[in-house]
Amino acid sequence: MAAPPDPARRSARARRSILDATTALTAEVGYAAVTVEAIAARAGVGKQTIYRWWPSKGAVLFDAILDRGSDAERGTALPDTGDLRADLQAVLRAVVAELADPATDRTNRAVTAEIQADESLAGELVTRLLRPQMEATADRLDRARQVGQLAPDADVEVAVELLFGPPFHRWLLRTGPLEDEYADRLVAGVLSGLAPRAP
Amino acid sequence: MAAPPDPARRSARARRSILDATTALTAEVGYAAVTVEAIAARAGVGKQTIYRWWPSKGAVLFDAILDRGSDAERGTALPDTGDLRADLQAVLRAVVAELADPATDRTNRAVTAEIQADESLAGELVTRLLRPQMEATADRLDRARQVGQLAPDADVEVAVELLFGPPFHRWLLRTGPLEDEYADRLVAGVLSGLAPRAP
Amino acid sequence: MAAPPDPARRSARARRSILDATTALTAEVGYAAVTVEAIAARAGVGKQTIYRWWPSKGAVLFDAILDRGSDAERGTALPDTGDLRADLQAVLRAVVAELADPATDRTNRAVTAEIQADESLAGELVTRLLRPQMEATADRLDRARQVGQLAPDADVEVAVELLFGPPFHRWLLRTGPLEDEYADRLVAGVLSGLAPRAP
Amino acid sequence: MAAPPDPARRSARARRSILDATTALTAEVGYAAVTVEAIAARAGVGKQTIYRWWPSKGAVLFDAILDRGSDAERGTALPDTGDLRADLQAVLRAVVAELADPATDRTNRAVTAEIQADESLAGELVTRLLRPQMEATADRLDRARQVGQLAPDADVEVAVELLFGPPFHRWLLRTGPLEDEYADRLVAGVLSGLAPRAP
DNA sequence: GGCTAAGCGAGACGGTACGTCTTGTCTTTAG
DNA sequence: CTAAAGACAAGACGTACCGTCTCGCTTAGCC
Repeated sequence: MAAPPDPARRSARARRSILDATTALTAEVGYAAVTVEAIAARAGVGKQTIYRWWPSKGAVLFDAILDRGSDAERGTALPDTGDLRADLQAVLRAVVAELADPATDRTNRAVTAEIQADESLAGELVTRLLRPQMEATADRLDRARQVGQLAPDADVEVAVELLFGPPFHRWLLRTGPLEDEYADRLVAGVLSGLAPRAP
Repeated sequence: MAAPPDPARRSARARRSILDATTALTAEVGYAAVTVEAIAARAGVGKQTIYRWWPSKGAVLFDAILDRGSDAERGTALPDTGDLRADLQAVLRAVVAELADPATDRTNRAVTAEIQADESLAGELVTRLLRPQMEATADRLDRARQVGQLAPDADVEVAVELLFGPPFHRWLLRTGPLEDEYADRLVAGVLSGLAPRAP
Repeated sequence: MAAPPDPARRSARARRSILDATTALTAEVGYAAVTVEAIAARAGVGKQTIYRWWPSKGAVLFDAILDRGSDAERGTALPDTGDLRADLQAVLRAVVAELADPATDRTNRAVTAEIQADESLAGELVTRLLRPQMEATADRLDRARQVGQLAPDADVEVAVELLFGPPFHRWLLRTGPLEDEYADRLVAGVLSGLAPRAP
Repeated sequence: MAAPPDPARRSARARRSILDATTALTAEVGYAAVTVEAIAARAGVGKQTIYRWWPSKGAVLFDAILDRGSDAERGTALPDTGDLRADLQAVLRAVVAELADPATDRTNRAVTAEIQADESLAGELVTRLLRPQMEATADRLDRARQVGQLAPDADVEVAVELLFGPPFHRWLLRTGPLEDEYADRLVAGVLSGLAPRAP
C-alpha cells in the first residue's frame, strides 16, 4: 500500500540540512529537547521530508552520527611503530579524548541511550563504528604476539575489551576523569596484569 | 510560593504501589512506552501524587531501581576465601548474571539511558549502587596485595575498572554473550596481563 | 451513614470569614475564577469546613448574597405617598441603581448565571429576594386601582413584570445604560401604554 | 511567536462536527458537565483542533448557537398584516415558545450564563441575534405610529423592551409559565397601559 | 476539673479536566 | 508534480481543583 519513495530522487540538499540541523540542535538543547518539528524548521524542510526517509527521531540522530563518523572509519588501521605500548597508548588516548570532548558529549550520550531501546540501531552502530576499531586493535595485538611481544596464550578478544571497556564505563557513569594519564595507566594495567612477576 | 509537601504525611501505600507499578510496566512494555498516566492508573493513584514526590518519570524509575537494590547494598562485602581468583570470579559471574537477566534487562537499560541526560541521577546511582561494589572489590584486591598475591605496585583502581568495564561495555553495545565463561576469562586476563612471563 | 454535623457547634467565626472571603474574591477576580481552595485559604479555614456546611461553591456565593441582602429584605414595603407615578419611579430607580452599581455587578451576574444551572437555588433566590419586592409592588398597584388611579381591569401581575423585566433585560444583555431617566421612561410607558388616547 | 492559524486551510468537516457535538452534548448532560475533551471525542477530533480555533468551551457553544441562529436571522422582518395587536402577539408568542422549548432550554441558559462573564460574547450575541429582532419590532411600531395606530409621542424604544423584557425575566428566574396566553396579556398590557382611559 | 466527642486548620489523597506539546499522517498551495 | 507548509487525530504532558480522607489541636459541655 505504502509506496516506498524512490531514493534516486532524494534531495541531497534536504538530507544534508536535516542532518546538520539535528547535530546542531542536539548540541544546543540536548537530544531529549529536540523535536522533529524543530529539526524541520531549522532545516527549512517539511516534516514529511523527514518522515519519508527516517522512521524516527532517533534514526535521524543516528544517521547524523554515522555521517560525522564516516571519516573516522577510514582511519581504523592502528599505527604499528613496533612499540606495542606506545601504539596502544595512542589508541586509548584517542578514545579517551573523543569521549571527553564537550562538543560531542551530548550527542554521544544521546545515541548511546537511544541504542538501548533499539537493538537494530545498536547493531548498526557497532558494525559501522565500534567493531572496525576493535578489530584493528585485535589485529595489532595479534601481530605483537607473532613477534613475541605477547604471551603465546594471551586472550586477544578479552584484551580488546579490557582496553575499551573501562574508559567507556568511566564516561557513561562519570566515575572519574578522562585524561591521557588514565589511558596510559589502562595500557600498563592490561599489559602487565596484577599477578606478581617471577623474580 | 510552591509549598513543598510534608514528607511526614506521605502515604507509604501510595509510594509502594507507584514503585511496583513502574517496575512492572517497564518490564512489560519498555521504559519509553511507559507513561506517568499509566503508572498512576496501574498504581490506583492520582497523577498529582506522583508529581508531588518525583520531578519526572525518570526519577520514579530511578527510585524503583534503588528500592530494589537496597538489599544488594548490604551484601557488598566480597567473599574472602583466600583464593583471589575464585573470589573475583564469583563477583564477575554475579555481575554478568545480573546484566544477562532478562527480567531486569529493560529496566537496567532504561536507567542507564536516563542517567545520560541527568547528571545528578547518575551521581546518586553510582554512589548508592556501583561505588560500594567497586570499593569492596578494591578492598579485596588490597588485602590480596598485602599477603603477596598481587604485585606490590599493582594499580588497584585501574584493576577494578578492568574488571567491571568490559562486561558493561559488552552488555550496552551487545557485542557478545554474557556468560560465566566470559567472567572467568576476564579474571584470567586481568590477573595475568598480556606481557610474556619471564621463563 | 454520613452523620450530619451539629449546627449548634458551628463556628460563627469560620462562617463569617468564609462568606466575607467569597464576596471579596468574587469582586476581585470574578466568580468563575474563584475556587473553594482559594476561599478556604483566604478565610484561614480548612476546605472541609466549607464542604461540611455547603454543598458547592455556588451555594456559598449564594449564602453570601443572601447574607448581604438581609437588610434589603426588610425595606420591601413600597412608599405610598399617594402619588403612584412618583412611588413607582422610586422603586424603579432603586432597581436600576442596584443593577448599575459596579461594586455588586460581578456578584449579581455570577449568581444569575449560577441559578440557570441550579433550579433550587433559583427558587430560593426568587422567594427570598425577588418575590417580596414584586409583591410589594403588586400591592401598591392594587391599592392604586382601588382608589381609581388605575383602570379597573388593569392586569397587575403583568404590570409588575412590565416594570421589572426591562431593566433586568437591559442589564443582562448590556443593551443600554441604566439611569434614573430610563427608570422614569419605563414608568411612563407602563402607565400610559402605546395606544392613542381618546381625544 | 504564536503564529495564528490560516483560516483558509481550516477543515470544514471538523468545524461542523465540533459544533454538532457541542450542541448534542449540551442538550444531553447540560453545559456545565460538557468538557472540551468530551466534545473532541464525540466529534472525532483532536483537542488541539478545538483550541486552535476557539479560545474556550464557552466560545464553542456560542458559535454553535450563532450557527443555529443563522437561519433565524433572515426571518427578522416582522409580519405586517395591518393589525398591530395580532402582529405583536405573533412575535411574542414566538419568543415565548422559543424560551419554553425544552430542546433548547439548557443551551439557551448556558449561553446566557456565559455572556455574563464575557462582555465581548454578550456584544456579539446581541448584535447578531437579539438586536435584529428588537429593531424589526421597533420598525413595526414606528410604522404603526405613522398610520395613527399609536400615540404620536409613544416611546418606541421603551416599548420594545416592555415587550421582550418580561418573558425573558420570567424565563430566567422561573417565576411563571411561558404560554401563548401570557404573550397575549403582555401585548394587551403594553398597548393599553395601566392608567384609566378617559371616558 | 477531667473526659470525650465534635468542629476545626491543614493538607495529602484518588480523580478529572485543563490547555499545551509532540507525533506521525494527510491536505493544500506555490514554485 | 514536488516539496514546503501546516492542519489534522491522537494522546501524554504537567497543573489546577475537585471533593474525600486522615491527621493533631482546640473547645465545648457532660460527668
